[in-house]
Amino acid sequence: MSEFKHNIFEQFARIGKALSNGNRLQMLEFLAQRERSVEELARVAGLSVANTSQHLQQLRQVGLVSSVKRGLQVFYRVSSDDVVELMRVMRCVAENHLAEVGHLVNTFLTVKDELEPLRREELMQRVEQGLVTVIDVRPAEEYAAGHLPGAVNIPPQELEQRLQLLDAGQEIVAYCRGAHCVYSYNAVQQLREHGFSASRLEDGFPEWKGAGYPVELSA
Amino acid sequence: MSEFKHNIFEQFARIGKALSNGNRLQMLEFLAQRERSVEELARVAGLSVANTSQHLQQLRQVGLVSSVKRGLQVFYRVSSDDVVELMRVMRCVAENHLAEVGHLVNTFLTVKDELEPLRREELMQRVEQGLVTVIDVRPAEEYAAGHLPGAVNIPPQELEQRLQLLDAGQEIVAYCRGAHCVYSYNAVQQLREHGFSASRLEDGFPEWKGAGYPVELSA
DNA sequence: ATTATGTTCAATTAATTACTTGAATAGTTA
DNA sequence: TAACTATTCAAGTAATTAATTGAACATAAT
Repeated sequence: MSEFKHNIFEQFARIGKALSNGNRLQMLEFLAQRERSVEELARVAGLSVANTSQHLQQLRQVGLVSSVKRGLQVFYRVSSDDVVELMRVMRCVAENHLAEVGHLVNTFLTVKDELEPLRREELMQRVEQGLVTVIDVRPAEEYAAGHLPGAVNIPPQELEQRLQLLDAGQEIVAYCRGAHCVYSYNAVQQLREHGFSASRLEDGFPEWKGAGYPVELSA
Repeated sequence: MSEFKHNIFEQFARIGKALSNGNRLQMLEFLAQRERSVEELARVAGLSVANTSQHLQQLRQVGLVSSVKRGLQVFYRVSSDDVVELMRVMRCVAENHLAEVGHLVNTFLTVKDELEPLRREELMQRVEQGLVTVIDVRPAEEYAAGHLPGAVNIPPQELEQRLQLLDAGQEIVAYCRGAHCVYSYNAVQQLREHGFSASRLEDGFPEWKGAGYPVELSA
């Protein structure tokens, strides 16, 4: 095998290596929502700070994340939209080819009377026509860092008490961090149990943004 | 972290693990051209048969390849187009974020007077209008297993002697195994040195097929 | 200057990975 | 049946990886 060929595949493999650890993938999903300091990321990911730092350096070495130092803290973010796209395609392949993923989804993410999730393009149209109420069921700080145009932020634990404020006549679409984030599944189930017409967006905010759809920031 | 969340990222990581080795990625590229027996794959990849077999089993365990036994031999192939798409996106991310890839490309794949490669859609149109001669510079067996409609097969070592048979008045587009396959780069350079107007397709046959464009089989 | 904070580095350990070697298995041919 | 072929399995080795621990470093606050 030629020198070039050997080397180029070794380079591609570096990207694979970076994606070969569950904790790193989870970190990437958190970072795709908004930038985080090492400490914050360690907390949400449930890892030690040193371990988190080392994972982040691996991700940075292959360019999947970038970092900025502000004061005492170092903030990390995904370095571009194609990282989100890579994760999305990987998810897709995993869903199509790993029986275990289907099993996990069926066990933990069941929504009564299965309804197809809404595709991005479809949601965009309905939003423009004012036909839907879009709710963002992520934590407030993630919503603040960017969300779908006109989406209302209702973190999971607040949904119950805010049900009566929702327009019962209009269809509700929920989204969260990504295609396999439990929040939106739970929200849809809860809404349906209360008689709302609710469904999920096919994936989350990072994919929406990455696909070039408009994004809104909190003031 | 919830049980589900932990497990689902571990599953996604299995796909990353499968893609974390240069030899496996090379094997996937070979398999994306056409199915191969273990022995043949071992030969083209320059690995021992036992080692190749083990790599193939890893790929099969996560569903990236599938196998069929015919007689004494076991034939492997990529299990679906989304595997090709995953490789394509990974390549893309590597090219955008790893300086080493750019360096390798510049060192080994330089084509005099850099010309933008042709995008698939563009080539499709020109083919339909009969404006281009498309040449497939892969080995004959790969061409036989599927190629672009109307493409002529000219393996690298035959190009020199078949130059005069090409229409000097028409633009020539070369393609091979993928975006970083040396064959098409070399072919374009060689053609240009002989006064032809030549360029490369942006990537190779697997990506063309995977994107749903028409494919031709040898009789 | 001294102290406190957030991050990274360095050393260690246990687990995993790539590869080799030789044996075992399944299917084919003589 | 026996010999042959292609593939897989099993055992062993060297290298790599994830995670822990505690020290080191940089920056900010006192």
